[in-house]
Amino acid sequence: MPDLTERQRLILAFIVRDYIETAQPVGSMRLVEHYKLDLSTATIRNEMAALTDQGYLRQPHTSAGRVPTEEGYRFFVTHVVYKADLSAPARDTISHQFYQARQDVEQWMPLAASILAHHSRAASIVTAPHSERSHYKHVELISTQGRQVLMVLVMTGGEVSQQILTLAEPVVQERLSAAADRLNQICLGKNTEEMAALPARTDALEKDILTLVLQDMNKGEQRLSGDIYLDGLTNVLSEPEFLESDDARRAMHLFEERSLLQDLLVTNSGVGGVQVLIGGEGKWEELRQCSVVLARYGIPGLATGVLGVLGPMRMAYARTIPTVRFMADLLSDLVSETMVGDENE
Amino acid sequence: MPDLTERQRLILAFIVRDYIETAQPVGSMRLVEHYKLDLSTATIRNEMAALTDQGYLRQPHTSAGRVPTEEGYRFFVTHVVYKADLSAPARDTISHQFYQARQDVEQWMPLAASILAHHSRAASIVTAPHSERSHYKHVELISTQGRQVLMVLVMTGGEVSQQILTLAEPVVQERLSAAADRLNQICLGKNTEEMAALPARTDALEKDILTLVLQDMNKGEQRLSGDIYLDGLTNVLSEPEFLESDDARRAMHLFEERSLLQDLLVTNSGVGGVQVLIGGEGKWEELRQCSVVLARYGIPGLATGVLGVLGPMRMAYARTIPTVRFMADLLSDLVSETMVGDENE
DNA sequence: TTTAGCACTCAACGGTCGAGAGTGCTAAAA
DNA sequence: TTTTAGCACTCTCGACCGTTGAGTGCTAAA
Repeated sequence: MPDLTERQRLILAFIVRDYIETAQPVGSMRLVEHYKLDLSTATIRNEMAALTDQGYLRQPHTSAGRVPTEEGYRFFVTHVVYKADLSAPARDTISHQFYQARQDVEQWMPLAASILAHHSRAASIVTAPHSERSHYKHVELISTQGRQVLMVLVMTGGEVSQQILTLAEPVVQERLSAAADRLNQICLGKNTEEMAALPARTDALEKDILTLVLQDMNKGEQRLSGDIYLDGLTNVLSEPEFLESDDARRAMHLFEERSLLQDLLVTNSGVGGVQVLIGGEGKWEELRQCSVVLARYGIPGLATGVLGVLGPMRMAYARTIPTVRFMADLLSDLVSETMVGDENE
Repeated sequence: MPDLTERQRLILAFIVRDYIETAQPVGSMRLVEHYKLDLSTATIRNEMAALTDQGYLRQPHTSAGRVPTEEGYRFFVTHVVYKADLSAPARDTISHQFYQARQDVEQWMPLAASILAHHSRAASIVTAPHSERSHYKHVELISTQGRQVLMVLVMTGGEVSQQILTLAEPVVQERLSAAADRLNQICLGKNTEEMAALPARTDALEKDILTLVLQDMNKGEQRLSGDIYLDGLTNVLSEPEFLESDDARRAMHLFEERSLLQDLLVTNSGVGGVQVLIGGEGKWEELRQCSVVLARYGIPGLATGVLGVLGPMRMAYARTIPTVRFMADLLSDLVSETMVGDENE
């Protein structure tokens, strides 16, 4: 495929860059003037014709300039901007913003989404880190009304889940606390398998609660990802390509239909690499006009999450890809700092 | 203001209804045919002229039908649909959907948002119930790495908050657990004032943690509302009035800028009533084309939240208002069931 | 291999025109 | 006094131009 001459690559890169910036088809004239090429427009036209033949460019209509095809964007991403690093000032800004909220665990994910959205000027997606294997830390039982009990379950690593239990008969707070205490002693640090292997409890209340705890932990493990945080949806809506068509609406729909979003996120495999989906890659009809930049972060096997950016195909890859990579590293560090305790239990 | 004849009220109601349904200006002809009025088009025209003079209707242009003004919608809302009840089947559907997820506390708010969005076919907003006064239930300290400690704080009522603490020096898990145990004994059921009045702890670690717990509880009390859940944003985007203009984008922006959303939500005062903001009521520039139906739910003084719907001014009030009212009652019940335990502590 | 020159194509813009919808007014009918 | 038929009037909307200008592809010369 890279049967492109050096000059063709250069021209292609210029065209993609210019189109990303202006959203206007770029013509031979503009290219020569703007990028000070030492060639005539006619020569450029010949090269552009060649690039069009090879599928990297297309013309919206006969007398218009050229626009990159998906293939064109793909070339740009893989050969031009993929390995670029984020600029030092940008790195500092992001680190700083993040450092501010270091304490406040509940703000990590929304903040990550917000930063991503702002720096990429597109919509962002972040899933909370999710472990395939949870270890019991603590359960709290809070009597509310009659047979209703609120259960708060904390895992090592700090995930918290809440549930309402309905018991067979009313139980006073004292008995609940006592039952919770005993379970906390027995189960501390155990995973679901180890807990399932525990000898059955003699006390009926404890037995019931243990069953429910196990159920809850299993449900958590079976989910594919943590909670999903979104931000910057309006950034996408204001892009010119979405002004008239309803493609934006369809892309937004993907965001609201969490099950679809799940699908999209699980395609992204290993920690470390940044994956770029251009125009839905044939698989995602709703994303025909969009591109998605995704990365997985965290510690494989222990706890990972996904973060990424969704924008028009004409998105600023040169800024977005390094930002996504940097944010993934940042969150990976955060996860490893928070999770290390797990192994020592 | 209601210097309107019975017939004028009827005609106004028909026009609002028709316009809500079709999004087309409604003319005298259509009115007579569609609603089988025993009058000629000329009579209707006279009445419509009167309604226009009084500010309830307007004409997009000379040769078009009439469209309700904000005043027109307001009349419709207060005099026609305000006290309407939700149909029994709709009530059953919603109750049923809610019952399915009764156990899963974390699903309550997203589910409420989703149900609201679906039934009103517009965008929904739900805030988690929020107490002005939190009572301590339990703290959990989880050592992670070096001087970093993850604190999980549970209030009676089941609110959970997480924070990362950085201690002056590394502390082993055993000491952390012991400190947490002691604090749990001392603070159980106390509110911030009572905890602040406690004699200072001799142990430095316990003292530090108590300070941080208090900080966290205060921060929680000072917030104006709980977490905000949104759904159905695409419903609004697909309304015809937003096809071309960028008013939709501006309304969406309000949704993303949480601080603006807060402003909007706190205007809503007491539990029980449904409040309808039409066209931003002069206060909300971004909502000039939109209407918002809001209600506060919960137990005043103990824990309340807000839920509502945002849609085009042309929204289906007749369905939306009863739905919002019903959902508010439903969530109020839920809160009172979960929170009753508080008073007994 | 590059470039100047030129004919060609096509979207975009602006103006005109007729059709149709819906009105307001007037004068007659109830 | 209220309702209605009749009619002239206004304004949007879509269709149908011709013009303009950007940008091309091709050809033949440098």
